[in-house]
Amino acid sequence: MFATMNPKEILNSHNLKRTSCREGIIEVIMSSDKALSENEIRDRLFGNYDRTTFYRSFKTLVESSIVHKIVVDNNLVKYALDNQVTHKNEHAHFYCNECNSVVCLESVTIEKPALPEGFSSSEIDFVIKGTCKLCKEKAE
Amino acid sequence: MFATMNPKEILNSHNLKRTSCREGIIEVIMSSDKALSENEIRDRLFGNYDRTTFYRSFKTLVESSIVHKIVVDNNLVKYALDNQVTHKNEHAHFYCNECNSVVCLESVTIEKPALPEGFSSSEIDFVIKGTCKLCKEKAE
DNA sequence: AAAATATTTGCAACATTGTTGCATTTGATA
DNA sequence: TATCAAATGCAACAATGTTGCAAATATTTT
Repeated sequence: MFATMNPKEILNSHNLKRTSCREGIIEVIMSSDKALSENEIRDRLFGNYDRTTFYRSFKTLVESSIVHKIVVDNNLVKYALDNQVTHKNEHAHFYCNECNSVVCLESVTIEKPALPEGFSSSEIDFVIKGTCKLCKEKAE
Repeated sequence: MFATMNPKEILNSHNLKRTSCREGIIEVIMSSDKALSENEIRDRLFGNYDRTTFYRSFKTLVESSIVHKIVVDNNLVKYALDNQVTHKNEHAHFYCNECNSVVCLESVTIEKPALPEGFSSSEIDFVIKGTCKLCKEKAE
């Protein structure tokens, strides 16, 4: 879906105004193979935006399912594009304790587990923490 | 392991000083069938403790694996007893969107997924969000 | 192309949470 | 009971979450 679209088109297709902040955020996230934190995105962005604007932009983009939020810890949140072409509906995320990077593990799909009687699920958050390939190689 | 121990014994067995704050926190968590937030624990506690003390107490208890921290969202953290009798090493957690409660799903064990070549995992965070049994029944 | 409108932005302000240093108090131990 | 190491409370500050509102901007209508 998003694979061939640019930020403008993505915003249009969700009936969102094409503001430079939103376009910039999408652009930066698209160009990264890793999930990025709010600060990482700000640093890579051209314009300078108010914290509030950022806050609300993310809220909007998450609500529209353009990006998804990955909560690694209560004080570490990263964002990745919700690319419905490459991303399975439910996929796992990997957090590297060494380099603090987060990647979507497209290959690790999540099967809805059997819940106790009477429970129903709408969303699954799956974060695997450990050491990534690069950091392991460095350690050798 | 903890099932038959009281807070004092738990602290002793971990070589931690038995302070009233720590004992209280463990007591409150033990007496609840749900995971509790810092505020929920404070409200159920007798003594009045400084926020800093609370903060450091939780840190200590988590580091000693007496309680475990469940990060539902970046602004919703709950704590549960790390009862090694009933808790499998890796189990899933359930967050109810309606009543905001969190329970450990002992029955839902997590199988270590096959990671991409070169990755290794040390911890898995698995939070299932949805509607719990009670809230579903209420809705009918 | 300009005006009307609806939305977004930036600012100020404040709440909540995370965190540290340090003096005082407390728990464990000799 | 005295000693010592550790925990607590306080002050202070950083980071993040959140709202209201006036000014700026994007989109729609004329």
